[in-house]
Amino acid sequence: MTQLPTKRSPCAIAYGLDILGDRWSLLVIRDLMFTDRCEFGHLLQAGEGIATNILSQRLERLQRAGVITKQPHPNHGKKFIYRLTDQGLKLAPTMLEFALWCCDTFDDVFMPPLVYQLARHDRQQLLAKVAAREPLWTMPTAD
Amino acid sequence: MTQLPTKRSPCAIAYGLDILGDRWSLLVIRDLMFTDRCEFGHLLQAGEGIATNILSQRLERLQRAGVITKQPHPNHGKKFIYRLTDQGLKLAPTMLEFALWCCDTFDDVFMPPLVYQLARHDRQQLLAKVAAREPLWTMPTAD
DNA sequence: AAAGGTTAGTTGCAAAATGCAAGTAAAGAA
DNA sequence: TTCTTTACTTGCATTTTGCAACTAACCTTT
Repeated sequence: MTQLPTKRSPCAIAYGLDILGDRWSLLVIRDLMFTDRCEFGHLLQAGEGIATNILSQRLERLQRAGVITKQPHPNHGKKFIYRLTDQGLKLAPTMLEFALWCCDTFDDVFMPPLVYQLARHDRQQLLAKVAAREPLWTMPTAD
Repeated sequence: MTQLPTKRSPCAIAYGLDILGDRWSLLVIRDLMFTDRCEFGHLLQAGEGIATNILSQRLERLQRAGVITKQPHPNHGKKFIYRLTDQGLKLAPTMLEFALWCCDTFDDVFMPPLVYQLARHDRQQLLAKVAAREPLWTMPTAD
């Protein structure tokens, strides 16, 4: 269905943007990386209001790019579990730097204080937690 | 004209993506950050084929977001010079991490070897060069 | 000073991506 | 067996993008 894009230039960043350069993909990765959200429905309700067809498409593309995997839920036949691959986990430094930059740059934006503190003062520990797939915060649910 | 987006959520990353989350913005920032390209025409010919209207729009949005500035060219009445602001320069760690990740993740993508080596082995020096606005590579021109 | 080329855009329109709401098929629960 | 949940897909309106042509101001050349 969804194809990986063909390269518009040899530039690494340009190709990365063809995979991740949109308003939603990094939010999906944020959830998979820092929270315990890992099912379709959880990702849907992460608070920003992504549409089901877009989420579906993004998950597919990230999968094809080798950033996430999709596995059947162990005890629920219709559900799937989405997880970052090892490559996907390696996006942690990028995500961290970007989140910090956004926090420092824009007014009235939020980042969980614990994550902010760790990112600023003990980055190694934060990266270790991500690598260990330890959720660092729970997103507010849109009940 | 172009407005900054209203927040879809309090999340710092989500808001950052509303500014930078597309296929072109980070390429403009790449050029301003790592090369000596700083005029409209230079950015146009950076190799990926951005359209003039899109470039125009992106420059406008980045400006409004405080990431870049637009100044009249000192000795050429029609030209302008685009530069990263201090906030814009602070995107360097994010750009670096992202570029490295792309290089390590995708096949057949390119990053200037000098930049790759520095990024891997002497990040401080690389960041210092960026902060000093020292161009690190010249993009191939589409003659 | 006139003519022609550069430069940095804008405009109009077609194509693609996105957003929204409704529909669906399979599984699980009652 | 019926109802609910879950993970989508589909259809359609809206928005964004991409392409090509156009323009206005400045610069260069003669």
